[in-house]
Amino acid sequence: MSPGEDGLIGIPFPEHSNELLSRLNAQRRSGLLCDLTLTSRGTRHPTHRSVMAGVSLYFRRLFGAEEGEDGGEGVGDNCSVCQLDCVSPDALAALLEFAYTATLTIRSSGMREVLKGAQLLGIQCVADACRDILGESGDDLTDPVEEAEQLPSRRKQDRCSVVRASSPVRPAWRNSHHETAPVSEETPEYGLLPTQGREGHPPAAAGQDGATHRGMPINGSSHWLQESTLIPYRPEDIPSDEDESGLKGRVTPHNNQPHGEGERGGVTVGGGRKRKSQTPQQCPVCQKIIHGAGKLPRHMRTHTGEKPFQCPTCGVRFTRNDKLKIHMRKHTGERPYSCPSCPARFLHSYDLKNHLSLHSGDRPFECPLCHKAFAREDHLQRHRKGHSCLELRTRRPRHGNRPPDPASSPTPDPFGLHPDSMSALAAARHLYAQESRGVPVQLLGAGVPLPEMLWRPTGGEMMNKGGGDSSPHASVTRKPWEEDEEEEEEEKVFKVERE
DNA sequence: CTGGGGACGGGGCCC
DNA sequence: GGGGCCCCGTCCCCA
Repeated sequence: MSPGEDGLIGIPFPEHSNELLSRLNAQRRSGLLCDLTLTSRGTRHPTHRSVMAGVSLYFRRLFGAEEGEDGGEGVGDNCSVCQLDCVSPDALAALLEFAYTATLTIRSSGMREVLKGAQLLGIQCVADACRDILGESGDDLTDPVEEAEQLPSRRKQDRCSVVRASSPVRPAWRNSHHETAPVSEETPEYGLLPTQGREGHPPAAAGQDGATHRGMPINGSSHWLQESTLIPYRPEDIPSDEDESGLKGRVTPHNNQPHGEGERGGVTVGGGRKRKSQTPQQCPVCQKIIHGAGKLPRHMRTHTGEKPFQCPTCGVRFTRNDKLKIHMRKHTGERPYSCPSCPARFLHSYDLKNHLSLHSGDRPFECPLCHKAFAREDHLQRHRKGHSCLELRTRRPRHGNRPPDPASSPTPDPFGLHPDSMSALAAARHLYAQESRGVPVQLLGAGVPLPEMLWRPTGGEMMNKGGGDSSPHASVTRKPWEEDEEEEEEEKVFKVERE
Protein backbone atom coordinates (compact mmCIF):
# COMPACT_ATOMS: atom_id res chain seq x y z
CA MET A 1 0.00 0.00 0.00
CA SER A 2 1.47 3.25 -0.96
CA PRO A 3 0.40 6.70 0.05
CA GLY A 4 0.79 7.84 -3.49
CA GLU A 5 -1.90 5.55 -4.68
CA ASP A 6 -4.74 7.23 -6.35
CA GLY A 7 -8.02 7.25 -4.54
CA LEU A 8 -9.54 8.31 -1.32
CA ILE A 9 -7.56 8.25 1.83
CA GLY A 10 -8.73 7.69 5.33
CA ILE A 11 -7.03 9.46 8.17
CA PRO A 12 -7.65 7.72 11.45
CA PHE A 13 -8.21 9.69 14.63
CA PRO A 14 -7.72 7.07 17.26
CA GLU A 15 -8.67 9.35 20.12
CA HIS A 16 -11.94 10.31 18.56
CA SER A 17 -13.91 7.45 20.01
CA ASN A 18 -12.51 8.10 23.46
CA GLU A 19 -13.31 11.78 23.33
CA LEU A 20 -16.74 11.15 21.95
CA LEU A 21 -17.54 8.68 24.65
CA SER A 22 -16.17 10.96 27.30
CA ARG A 23 -18.34 13.84 26.18
CA LEU A 24 -21.38 11.66 25.98
CA ASN A 25 -20.69 10.56 29.50
CA ALA A 26 -20.43 14.17 30.63
CA GLN A 27 -23.75 14.87 28.98
CA ARG A 28 -25.28 11.91 30.69
CA ARG A 29 -24.06 13.04 34.09
CA SER A 30 -25.48 16.49 33.58
CA GLY A 31 -28.63 15.20 31.98
CA LEU A 32 -27.98 16.96 28.71
CA LEU A 33 -29.64 15.63 25.59
CA CYS A 34 -30.81 12.58 27.45
CA ASP A 35 -33.75 11.05 25.68
CA LEU A 36 -34.17 7.92 27.72
CA THR A 37 -34.40 7.29 31.42
CA LEU A 38 -33.75 3.87 32.81
CA THR A 39 -35.13 3.08 36.19
CA SER A 40 -34.53 0.20 38.50
CA ARG A 41 -36.36 -0.18 41.76
CA GLY A 42 -36.62 3.50 42.30
CA THR A 43 -33.28 4.61 40.92
CA ARG A 44 -33.26 6.73 37.81
CA HIS A 45 -30.57 6.95 35.17
CA PRO A 46 -30.89 9.50 32.38
CA THR A 47 -29.18 8.21 29.30
CA HIS A 48 -29.09 8.36 25.53
CA ARG A 49 -30.94 5.93 23.34
CA SER A 50 -28.22 5.85 20.75
CA VAL A 51 -25.65 4.86 23.32
CA MET A 52 -27.84 2.20 24.79
CA ALA A 53 -28.61 0.90 21.35
CA GLY A 54 -24.90 0.89 20.71
CA VAL A 55 -24.03 -1.36 23.58
CA SER A 56 -27.16 -3.40 24.06
CA LEU A 57 -28.63 -5.78 21.59
CA TYR A 58 -31.86 -5.56 23.47
CA PHE A 59 -32.18 -1.81 23.07
CA ARG A 60 -30.94 -2.06 19.53
CA ARG A 61 -33.77 -4.32 18.64
CA LEU A 62 -36.23 -2.53 20.80
CA PHE A 63 -35.51 0.75 19.10
CA GLY A 64 -35.43 -0.84 15.71
CA ALA A 65 -31.83 0.22 15.38
CA GLU A 66 -30.59 -3.18 14.36
CA GLU A 67 -29.59 -3.16 10.75
CA GLY A 68 -31.84 -5.33 8.75
CA GLU A 69 -34.85 -4.48 10.79
CA ASP A 70 -37.41 -2.27 9.30
CA GLY A 71 -37.17 0.21 12.08
CA GLY A 72 -40.54 1.43 11.13
CA GLU A 73 -41.76 1.18 14.65
CA GLY A 74 -38.64 2.52 16.22
CA VAL A 75 -38.89 4.96 19.00
CA GLY A 76 -39.34 8.52 18.15
CA ASP A 77 -37.68 11.48 19.70
CA ASN A 78 -39.82 11.70 22.73
CA CYS A 79 -38.20 11.18 26.03
CA SER A 80 -39.30 7.98 27.69
CA VAL A 81 -38.73 5.89 30.73
CA CYS A 82 -37.79 2.25 30.76
CA GLN A 83 -38.35 0.47 33.98
CA LEU A 84 -35.92 -2.39 34.30
CA ASP A 85 -36.66 -3.81 37.69
CA CYS A 86 -35.30 -7.13 36.61
CA VAL A 87 -31.84 -5.56 36.67
CA SER A 88 -30.63 -4.56 40.07
CA PRO A 89 -29.86 -0.86 40.58
CA ASP A 90 -26.16 -1.49 41.15
CA ALA A 91 -25.89 -3.69 38.15
CA LEU A 92 -27.72 -1.21 35.99
CA ALA A 93 -25.47 1.57 37.19
CA ALA A 94 -22.41 -0.53 36.44
CA LEU A 95 -23.65 -1.38 32.98
CA LEU A 96 -24.39 2.25 32.26
CA GLU A 97 -20.96 3.19 33.47
CA PHE A 98 -19.55 0.60 31.15
CA ALA A 99 -21.58 1.89 28.26
CA TYR A 100 -20.11 5.35 28.63
CA THR A 101 -16.57 4.53 29.73
CA ALA A 102 -15.78 1.11 28.30
CA THR A 103 -14.85 0.20 31.81
CA LEU A 104 -16.80 -2.09 34.01
CA THR A 105 -16.38 -1.32 37.66
CA ILE A 106 -18.15 -3.67 39.98
CA ARG A 107 -17.82 -5.32 43.31
CA SER A 108 -17.18 -8.99 43.28
CA SER A 109 -20.35 -9.55 45.23
CA GLY A 110 -22.31 -7.88 42.49
CA MET A 111 -20.72 -9.81 39.68
CA ARG A 112 -23.59 -12.18 39.24
CA GLU A 113 -26.15 -9.41 39.13
CA VAL A 114 -24.14 -7.63 36.49
CA LEU A 115 -23.83 -10.84 34.55
CA LYS A 116 -27.54 -11.30 34.67
CA GLY A 117 -28.16 -7.76 33.62
CA ALA A 118 -25.69 -8.03 30.78
CA GLN A 119 -27.38 -11.18 29.59
CA LEU A 120 -30.80 -9.65 29.80
CA LEU A 121 -29.77 -6.59 27.90
CA GLY A 122 -27.63 -8.41 25.41
CA ILE A 123 -24.30 -6.88 26.32
CA GLN A 124 -22.23 -9.77 25.23
CA CYS A 125 -18.74 -8.69 26.10
CA VAL A 126 -19.68 -7.82 29.67
CA ALA A 127 -21.46 -11.10 30.09
CA ASP A 128 -18.42 -12.93 28.76
CA ALA A 129 -16.11 -11.08 31.08
CA CYS A 130 -18.28 -11.76 34.10
CA ARG A 131 -18.55 -15.39 33.24
CA ASP A 132 -14.82 -15.60 32.83
CA ILE A 133 -14.31 -14.23 36.27
CA LEU A 134 -17.02 -16.36 37.75
CA GLY A 135 -15.54 -19.34 36.01
CA GLU A 136 -18.75 -20.16 34.26
CA SER A 137 -19.39 -21.34 30.80
CA GLY A 138 -21.91 -19.24 29.05
CA ASP A 139 -22.32 -21.11 25.83
CA ASP A 140 -25.85 -22.05 26.53
CA LEU A 141 -26.85 -18.61 27.58
CA THR A 142 -25.22 -16.13 25.35
CA ASP A 143 -24.25 -17.75 22.16
CA PRO A 144 -27.60 -16.96 20.70
CA VAL A 145 -27.03 -13.30 21.25
CA GLU A 146 -23.58 -13.48 19.86
CA GLU A 147 -24.76 -15.36 16.91
CA ALA A 148 -27.58 -12.96 16.46
CA GLU A 149 -24.97 -10.31 16.02
CA GLN A 150 -23.41 -12.36 13.30
CA LEU A 151 -26.51 -13.42 11.51
CA PRO A 152 -25.33 -12.77 8.02
CA SER A 153 -22.54 -15.20 7.55
CA ARG A 154 -19.11 -14.05 6.81
CA ARG A 155 -19.31 -15.58 3.44
CA LYS A 156 -22.58 -13.97 2.67
CA GLN A 157 -21.08 -10.77 3.85
CA ASP A 158 -18.05 -11.31 1.77
CA ARG A 159 -19.74 -12.13 -1.42
CA CYS A 160 -22.79 -9.98 -1.21
CA SER A 161 -21.24 -7.02 0.58
CA VAL A 162 -23.74 -7.38 3.35
CA VAL A 163 -22.68 -5.34 6.33
CA ARG A 164 -23.72 -6.33 9.76
CA ALA A 165 -25.03 -3.70 12.03
CA SER A 166 -22.44 -4.77 14.50
CA SER A 167 -19.64 -4.48 12.04
CA PRO A 168 -17.94 -1.14 12.03
CA VAL A 169 -16.41 -1.53 8.66
CA ARG A 170 -17.52 -2.16 5.18
CA PRO A 171 -16.04 -5.10 3.45
CA ALA A 172 -17.14 -3.67 0.17
CA TRP A 173 -14.25 -1.31 -0.15
CA ARG A 174 -11.87 -4.11 -0.80
CA ASN A 175 -12.12 -3.63 -4.50
CA SER A 176 -11.29 -0.01 -4.33
CA HIS A 177 -7.60 -0.46 -3.85
CA HIS A 178 -5.15 -2.34 -5.90
CA GLU A 179 -1.77 -3.02 -4.65
CA THR A 180 0.27 -4.82 -7.15
CA ALA A 181 2.12 -7.07 -4.84
CA PRO A 182 1.47 -8.71 -1.56
CA VAL A 183 2.44 -6.58 1.33
CA SER A 184 3.99 -7.74 4.48
CA GLU A 185 1.74 -9.86 6.56
CA GLU A 186 3.39 -8.54 9.64
CA THR A 187 1.92 -5.10 9.57
CA PRO A 188 -1.25 -4.98 7.65
CA GLU A 189 -2.78 -1.58 7.40
CA TYR A 190 -5.85 -1.33 9.51
CA GLY A 191 -6.91 2.18 8.95
CA LEU A 192 -10.54 1.25 8.99
CA LEU A 193 -10.83 0.19 12.51
CA PRO A 194 -9.67 2.92 14.79
CA THR A 195 -12.93 4.75 14.74
CA GLN A 196 -14.83 1.85 16.01
CA GLY A 197 -15.73 1.81 19.62
CA ARG A 198 -14.23 -0.37 22.19
CA GLU A 199 -15.71 -3.59 23.21
CA GLY A 200 -17.10 -4.08 19.79
CA HIS A 201 -19.77 -1.53 20.40
CA PRO A 202 -18.91 1.03 17.89
CA PRO A 203 -20.33 4.47 18.08
CA ALA A 204 -23.14 4.80 15.68
CA ALA A 205 -21.15 6.87 13.27
CA ALA A 206 -18.46 4.29 13.05
CA GLY A 207 -20.79 1.62 11.98
CA GLN A 208 -22.63 3.54 9.37
CA ASP A 209 -20.30 5.89 7.75
CA GLY A 210 -18.59 3.41 5.60
CA ALA A 211 -17.99 5.94 2.90
CA THR A 212 -15.55 7.79 5.01
CA HIS A 213 -13.47 4.71 5.30
CA ARG A 214 -13.19 3.88 1.69
CA GLY A 215 -9.81 3.82 0.19
CA MET A 216 -6.49 3.37 1.76
CA PRO A 217 -5.50 4.94 5.01
CA ILE A 218 -2.30 6.82 4.89
CA ASN A 219 -1.50 5.99 8.41
CA GLY A 220 -1.90 2.32 8.59
CA SER A 221 -1.90 1.98 12.30
CA SER A 222 -3.10 -1.02 14.16
CA HIS A 223 -5.32 0.84 16.52
CA TRP A 224 -7.67 -2.02 16.85
CA LEU A 225 -4.85 -3.95 18.37
CA GLN A 226 -3.99 -1.14 20.67
CA GLU A 227 -7.56 -0.66 21.66
CA SER A 228 -7.88 -4.29 22.36
CA THR A 229 -5.00 -4.20 24.73
CA LEU A 230 -4.65 -0.71 26.07
CA ILE A 231 -8.07 0.08 27.33
CA PRO A 232 -7.71 1.98 30.55
CA TYR A 233 -9.51 0.98 33.63
CA ARG A 234 -9.59 2.13 37.13
CA PRO A 235 -8.01 -0.27 39.53
CA GLU A 236 -8.76 2.02 42.39
CA ASP A 237 -12.39 1.32 41.86
CA ILE A 238 -11.92 -2.37 41.94
CA PRO A 239 -12.49 -4.23 45.14
CA SER A 240 -9.30 -5.85 46.19
CA ASP A 241 -10.72 -8.79 47.95
CA GLU A 242 -11.37 -10.78 44.85
CA ASP A 243 -8.84 -13.34 43.95
CA GLU A 244 -7.96 -14.12 40.39
CA SER A 245 -8.86 -17.73 40.48
CA GLY A 246 -11.66 -17.25 38.13
CA LEU A 247 -9.60 -15.71 35.44
CA LYS A 248 -8.04 -18.94 34.36
CA GLY A 249 -5.67 -17.14 32.13
CA ARG A 250 -8.27 -16.57 29.51
CA VAL A 251 -8.39 -13.25 27.89
CA THR A 252 -11.39 -11.24 28.70
CA PRO A 253 -12.20 -7.96 27.12
CA HIS A 254 -9.21 -5.75 27.58
CA ASN A 255 -7.54 -7.97 30.01
CA ASN A 256 -4.79 -9.14 27.80
CA GLN A 257 -2.63 -6.26 28.70
CA PRO A 258 -0.55 -6.09 31.78
CA HIS A 259 -1.73 -3.23 33.86
CA GLY A 260 0.57 -3.22 36.75
CA GLU A 261 -1.59 -3.22 39.77
CA GLY A 262 -4.46 -4.38 37.69
CA GLU A 263 -2.83 -7.70 37.25
CA ARG A 264 -3.05 -8.52 40.84
CA GLY A 265 -6.08 -8.85 42.96
CA GLY A 266 -9.34 -7.20 42.37
CA VAL A 267 -11.97 -7.97 39.86
CA THR A 268 -10.43 -6.31 36.92
CA VAL A 269 -12.87 -6.74 34.21
CA GLY A 270 -11.28 -3.89 32.39
CA GLY A 271 -7.76 -4.98 33.11
CA GLY A 272 -6.19 -8.34 33.18
CA ARG A 273 -3.36 -10.71 33.48
CA LYS A 274 -0.26 -10.83 31.50
CA ARG A 275 -0.64 -12.71 28.32
CA LYS A 276 1.02 -15.99 28.07
CA SER A 277 2.37 -17.42 24.94
CA GLN A 278 -0.41 -18.66 22.72
CA THR A 279 -2.86 -16.79 24.90
CA PRO A 280 -6.01 -16.19 22.98
CA GLN A 281 -6.81 -12.64 22.06
CA GLN A 282 -10.21 -11.13 21.73
CA CYS A 283 -11.23 -9.43 18.57
CA PRO A 284 -12.27 -5.88 19.41
CA VAL A 285 -14.84 -5.94 16.65
CA CYS A 286 -16.73 -9.18 17.04
CA GLN A 287 -15.50 -10.15 20.52
CA LYS A 288 -14.44 -13.48 19.20
CA ILE A 289 -11.58 -15.17 20.99
CA ILE A 290 -8.78 -15.85 18.57
CA HIS A 291 -6.39 -18.55 19.59
CA GLY A 292 -2.80 -18.60 18.62
CA ALA A 293 -0.11 -16.01 18.72
CA GLY A 294 -0.17 -13.70 15.77
CA LYS A 295 -3.55 -14.82 14.59
CA LEU A 296 -5.44 -11.70 15.48
CA PRO A 297 -4.12 -9.64 12.54
CA ARG A 298 -5.18 -12.44 10.29
CA HIS A 299 -8.61 -12.49 11.79
CA MET A 300 -8.99 -8.73 11.62
CA ARG A 301 -8.73 -8.84 7.88
CA THR A 302 -12.02 -10.69 7.84
CA HIS A 303 -13.55 -7.49 9.21
CA THR A 304 -11.66 -4.98 7.16
CA GLY A 305 -12.02 -6.94 3.99
CA GLU A 306 -8.42 -6.21 3.27
CA LYS A 307 -6.79 -8.67 0.92
CA PRO A 308 -3.15 -7.76 0.80
CA PHE A 309 -2.01 -10.81 -1.06
CA GLN A 310 -2.58 -10.62 -4.75
CA CYS A 311 -1.88 -13.25 -7.32
CA PRO A 312 0.59 -11.78 -9.79
CA THR A 313 -0.84 -13.93 -12.53
CA CYS A 314 -4.57 -13.39 -12.38
CA GLY A 315 -4.89 -10.59 -9.86
CA VAL A 316 -7.10 -12.47 -7.47
CA ARG A 317 -6.59 -11.23 -3.97
CA PHE A 318 -6.45 -13.11 -0.72
CA THR A 319 -6.50 -12.23 2.92
CA ARG A 320 -3.71 -14.66 3.69
CA ASN A 321 -0.50 -15.50 2.05
CA ASP A 322 -0.91 -19.20 2.65
CA LYS A 323 -4.12 -19.06 0.67
CA LEU A 324 -2.33 -17.26 -2.10
CA LYS A 325 0.32 -19.91 -2.06
CA ILE A 326 -2.26 -22.61 -2.55
CA HIS A 327 -3.92 -20.55 -5.21
CA MET A 328 -0.67 -20.30 -7.13
CA ARG A 329 -0.81 -24.03 -7.59
CA LYS A 330 -3.61 -23.46 -10.04
CA HIS A 331 -1.26 -21.49 -12.22
CA THR A 332 1.72 -23.74 -11.80
CA GLY A 333 -0.35 -26.84 -12.29
CA GLU A 334 0.98 -28.25 -9.10
CA ARG A 335 -1.34 -30.71 -7.47
CA PRO A 336 0.67 -32.13 -4.67
CA TYR A 337 -2.00 -34.39 -3.27
CA SER A 338 -2.42 -37.43 -5.45
CA CYS A 339 -4.77 -40.30 -4.90
CA PRO A 340 -2.99 -43.62 -4.47
CA SER A 341 -5.88 -45.45 -6.04
CA CYS A 342 -6.52 -43.36 -9.11
CA PRO A 343 -4.86 -40.66 -11.15
CA ALA A 344 -6.77 -37.92 -9.39
CA ARG A 345 -4.65 -35.15 -7.95
CA PHE A 346 -5.71 -32.31 -5.76
CA LEU A 347 -4.72 -28.86 -4.70
CA HIS A 348 -5.67 -29.40 -1.10
CA SER A 349 -5.00 -32.17 1.31
CA TYR A 350 -8.58 -32.15 2.47
CA ASP A 351 -9.77 -32.56 -1.10
CA LEU A 352 -7.75 -35.71 -1.23
CA LYS A 353 -9.21 -36.78 2.05
CA ASN A 354 -12.69 -36.28 0.72
CA HIS A 355 -11.77 -38.06 -2.41
CA LEU A 356 -10.40 -41.04 -0.57
CA SER A 357 -13.74 -41.57 1.06
CA LEU A 358 -15.11 -42.28 -2.39
CA HIS A 359 -12.73 -45.16 -2.84
CA SER A 360 -13.31 -46.53 0.58
CA GLY A 361 -17.04 -46.21 0.23
CA ASP A 362 -17.23 -45.01 3.76
CA ARG A 363 -20.26 -42.98 4.57
CA PRO A 364 -19.75 -42.26 8.21
CA PHE A 365 -22.16 -39.35 8.39
CA GLU A 366 -25.68 -40.54 8.82
CA CYS A 367 -28.79 -38.43 9.05
CA PRO A 368 -30.39 -39.10 12.42
CA LEU A 369 -33.81 -38.61 10.94
CA CYS A 370 -33.88 -40.51 7.71
CA HIS A 371 -30.61 -42.38 8.24
CA LYS A 372 -29.30 -41.59 4.86
CA ALA A 373 -25.53 -41.80 4.95
CA PHE A 374 -23.08 -39.37 3.46
CA ALA A 375 -19.39 -39.44 2.84
CA ARG A 376 -18.96 -35.85 3.89
CA GLU A 377 -20.16 -34.13 6.96
CA ASP A 378 -21.04 -30.94 5.16
CA HIS A 379 -23.22 -32.89 2.81
CA LEU A 380 -25.06 -34.31 5.75
CA GLN A 381 -25.53 -30.84 7.13
CA ARG A 382 -26.79 -29.59 3.84
CA HIS A 383 -29.11 -32.52 3.61
CA ARG A 384 -30.59 -31.69 6.98
CA LYS A 385 -30.83 -28.00 6.39
CA GLY A 386 -32.64 -28.62 3.18
CA HIS A 387 -35.41 -30.33 5.10
CA SER A 388 -35.08 -33.21 2.76
CA CYS A 389 -35.28 -35.66 5.59
CA LEU A 390 -38.56 -34.75 7.15
CA GLU A 391 -39.72 -38.30 7.43
CA LEU A 392 -39.40 -38.30 11.16
CA ARG A 393 -41.07 -41.62 11.40
CA THR A 394 -38.09 -43.40 9.94
CA ARG A 395 -36.26 -43.29 13.18
CA ARG A 396 -34.76 -46.70 13.15
CA PRO A 397 -31.04 -46.47 12.57
CA ARG A 398 -29.56 -48.63 9.98
CA HIS A 399 -26.50 -49.05 12.07
CA GLY A 400 -24.93 -47.49 15.05
CA ASN A 401 -26.91 -45.78 17.73
CA ARG A 402 -26.30 -42.12 17.44
CA PRO A 403 -28.92 -40.26 19.37
CA PRO A 404 -31.20 -38.01 17.44
CA ASP A 405 -29.71 -34.63 17.04
CA PRO A 406 -31.66 -31.88 18.70
CA ALA A 407 -30.31 -29.53 16.10
CA SER A 408 -32.11 -31.43 13.44
CA SER A 409 -35.46 -30.15 14.57
CA PRO A 410 -37.06 -27.74 12.21
CA THR A 411 -36.23 -24.12 12.73
CA PRO A 412 -39.32 -22.08 12.17
CA ASP A 413 -37.64 -18.77 12.69
CA PRO A 414 -34.75 -18.10 10.35
CA PHE A 415 -33.14 -15.83 12.90
CA GLY A 416 -33.09 -18.42 15.60
CA LEU A 417 -35.52 -16.55 17.71
CA HIS A 418 -37.84 -18.31 19.97
CA PRO A 419 -41.20 -18.25 18.26
CA ASP A 420 -42.75 -16.41 21.14
CA SER A 421 -40.00 -13.90 21.30
CA MET A 422 -40.48 -12.63 17.80
CA SER A 423 -43.93 -11.48 18.59
CA ALA A 424 -42.86 -10.32 22.01
CA LEU A 425 -40.18 -8.09 20.65
CA ALA A 426 -42.43 -6.84 17.93
CA ALA A 427 -45.02 -6.08 20.55
CA ALA A 428 -42.55 -4.17 22.65
CA ARG A 429 -41.38 -2.16 19.69
CA HIS A 430 -44.91 -1.47 18.73
CA LEU A 431 -45.57 -0.22 22.22
CA TYR A 432 -42.54 1.97 22.00
CA ALA A 433 -43.73 3.33 18.74
CA GLN A 434 -47.07 4.05 20.27
CA GLU A 435 -45.40 5.72 23.12
CA SER A 436 -43.39 7.86 20.79
CA ARG A 437 -46.58 8.98 19.16
CA GLY A 438 -47.92 10.09 22.45
CA VAL A 439 -49.99 7.05 23.28
CA PRO A 440 -49.45 6.12 26.91
CA VAL A 441 -48.26 2.58 27.06
CA GLN A 442 -47.57 0.28 29.88
CA LEU A 443 -46.32 -3.23 29.68
CA LEU A 444 -46.01 -5.01 32.93
CA GLY A 445 -45.04 -8.45 33.89
CA ALA A 446 -45.63 -10.45 30.80
CA GLY A 447 -44.34 -10.49 27.31
CA VAL A 448 -41.07 -8.92 28.19
CA PRO A 449 -38.81 -9.39 25.22
CA LEU A 450 -35.56 -9.52 27.06
CA PRO A 451 -32.77 -11.06 25.07
CA GLU A 452 -32.12 -13.98 27.34
CA MET A 453 -35.66 -15.02 26.86
CA LEU A 454 -35.77 -14.26 23.23
CA TRP A 455 -32.90 -16.19 21.84
CA ARG A 456 -32.64 -19.80 21.63
CA PRO A 457 -30.00 -21.81 19.94
CA THR A 458 -31.06 -23.73 16.96
CA GLY A 459 -29.46 -25.80 14.34
CA GLY A 460 -31.07 -23.61 11.76
CA GLU A 461 -29.24 -22.46 8.75
CA MET A 462 -29.01 -18.88 9.76
CA MET A 463 -27.55 -19.68 13.08
CA ASN A 464 -25.11 -22.02 11.62
CA LYS A 465 -23.95 -19.56 9.09
CA GLY A 466 -23.36 -17.02 11.75
CA GLY A 467 -20.74 -18.82 13.69
CA GLY A 468 -20.12 -21.97 11.80
CA ASP A 469 -16.52 -21.43 11.09
CA SER A 470 -15.53 -20.73 14.56
CA SER A 471 -17.53 -23.35 16.26
CA PRO A 472 -17.33 -26.60 14.48
CA HIS A 473 -20.35 -28.73 15.06
CA ALA A 474 -22.03 -25.79 16.65
CA SER A 475 -25.32 -27.00 15.38
CA VAL A 476 -24.96 -30.33 17.06
CA THR A 477 -23.31 -29.32 20.30
CA ARG A 478 -25.70 -26.54 21.10
CA LYS A 479 -27.46 -27.12 24.32
CA PRO A 480 -31.18 -27.55 24.19
CA TRP A 481 -33.35 -24.57 24.55
CA GLU A 482 -34.68 -25.81 27.79
CA GLU A 483 -31.37 -25.14 29.50
CA ASP A 484 -31.70 -21.48 28.81
CA GLU A 485 -34.73 -21.13 30.96
CA GLU A 486 -33.10 -21.41 34.32
CA GLU A 487 -34.04 -17.90 35.20
CA GLU A 488 -37.39 -18.04 33.64
CA GLU A 489 -39.05 -18.13 36.99
CA GLU A 490 -37.93 -14.64 37.63
CA GLU A 491 -40.54 -12.17 36.72
CA LYS A 492 -39.15 -9.66 34.36
CA VAL A 493 -40.86 -6.37 34.46
CA PHE A 494 -40.56 -3.89 31.73
CA LYS A 495 -42.61 -0.82 31.76
CA VAL A 496 -42.78 1.93 29.25
CA GLU A 497 -44.47 5.01 30.31
CA ARG A 498 -44.67 8.46 29.09
CA GLU A 499 -42.60 10.82 31.06
C1' DC B 1 -31.22 -33.54 -4.22
C1' DT B 2 -26.56 -35.22 -4.37
C1' DG B 3 -21.59 -35.52 -5.47
C1' DG B 4 -17.57 -33.08 -5.99
C1' DG B 5 -14.33 -29.13 -6.18
C1' DG B 6 -12.94 -24.87 -4.42
C1' DA B 7 -12.80 -21.01 -1.12
C1' DC B 8 -12.52 -19.26 3.38
C1' DG B 9 -11.56 -18.73 8.28
C1' DG B 10 -9.83 -20.76 12.61
C1' DG B 11 -6.61 -23.56 15.32
C1' DG B 12 -2.33 -26.26 16.16
C1' DC B 13 2.42 -26.76 15.65
C1' DC B 14 6.80 -25.17 14.83
C1' DC B 15 10.51 -21.89 13.96
C1' DG C 1 5.17 -12.84 20.40
C1' DG C 2 4.85 -13.07 15.40
C1' DG C 3 4.52 -15.56 11.37
C1' DG C 4 4.61 -19.70 8.16
C1' DC C 5 2.64 -23.89 7.24
C1' DC C 6 -0.69 -27.25 7.60
C1' DC C 7 -5.07 -29.33 8.78
C1' DC C 8 -9.84 -28.98 9.64
C1' DG C 9 -14.71 -27.62 9.36
C1' DT C 10 -17.90 -25.15 6.84
C1' DC C 11 -19.99 -22.97 3.06
C1' DC C 12 -20.80 -22.00 -1.81
C1' DC C 13 -21.06 -23.22 -6.51
C1' DC C 14 -21.65 -26.21 -10.30
C1' DA C 15 -22.77 -30.40 -12.76
